Amino acid sequence: MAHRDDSVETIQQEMTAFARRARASAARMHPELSLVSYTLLAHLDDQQGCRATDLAAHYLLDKSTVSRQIAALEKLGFVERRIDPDDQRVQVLHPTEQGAQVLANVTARRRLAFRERLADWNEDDLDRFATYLQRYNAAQEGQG
Amino acid sequence: MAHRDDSVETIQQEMTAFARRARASAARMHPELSLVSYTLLAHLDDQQGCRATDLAAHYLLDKSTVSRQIAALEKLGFVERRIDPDDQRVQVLHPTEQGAQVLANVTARRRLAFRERLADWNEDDLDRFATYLQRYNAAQEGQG
DNA sequence: CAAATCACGTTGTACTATACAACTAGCTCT
DNA sequence: AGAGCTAGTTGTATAGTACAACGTGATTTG
Repeated sequence: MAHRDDSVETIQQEMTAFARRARASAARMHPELSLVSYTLLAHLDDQQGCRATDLAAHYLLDKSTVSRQIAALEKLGFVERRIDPDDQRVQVLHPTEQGAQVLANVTARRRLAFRERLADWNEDDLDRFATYLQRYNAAQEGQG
Repeated sequence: MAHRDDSVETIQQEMTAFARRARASAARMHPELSLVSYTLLAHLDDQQGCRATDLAAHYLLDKSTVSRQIAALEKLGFVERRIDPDDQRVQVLHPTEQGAQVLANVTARRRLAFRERLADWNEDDLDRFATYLQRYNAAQEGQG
């Protein structure tokens, strides 16, 4: 059991260290799109549009937070709202042309950065690491 | 190369997803000590005391940020300052009794949470995951 | 040695992300 | 038609952060 606990301890420490740095480093890398804006916009792109409520549920954010984030993205011209004709309350959110463009740029740069960081990993290790992360995060869904 | 890129993409997505959630979930789990306060206090404990400047350098934070974090921790009675007799400018920071106690509590609860989340992983997987995270983070040191 | 420079930390100011509560407006169901 | 639910906004407050300006003590240098 000792070894097991050591591994858990390390995982805890490393995940914590990573989380601590992520936001600031994302901000430095992509001043034009914060980590949160990025993930929201990416989700819209990925889902082909969705509601603010869906974003809030998916990212465990308050609806007011999402409302303001979306307002900011709209002001930047990266997101547009389409009122659902069947329910006037609902705004279906979509990336604009420009939003999709910026998203693609940031995504490309992020991918490049990750690729560089992982350049000296062999394929098996990459594959396993990816699988572990998915497994770890999947277990978190729904409760942090 | 296709498979390789898929893995990199997944790693990027999963790390991003994790980072997005970490702060909020830490705050929910440990309202008495934020993720940042926790890591600063843990570093002091681990290093047997250090300077504000060292914390700033290590965590890539502005010195003003560290100054305020430490002021808050001091106000809570979790940290004390000891002026370096050889250099009056320098304050060597240490956890107090109470700070060490709170730190130990939070650490124990964090450890427990991680242990539960990873309960159904076998030892080899845990070990490899821990190693991968260390390797990944080590490559980041010094530049986000 | 005196002046310039550097290092450490604090304070003023501003901004972002966030939550919670109160609210408006639209939908649903009895 | 009225009660209650849902979607989203706005007011208010807080935490974390950066940058710039500053004070003070240490170091270097002309």
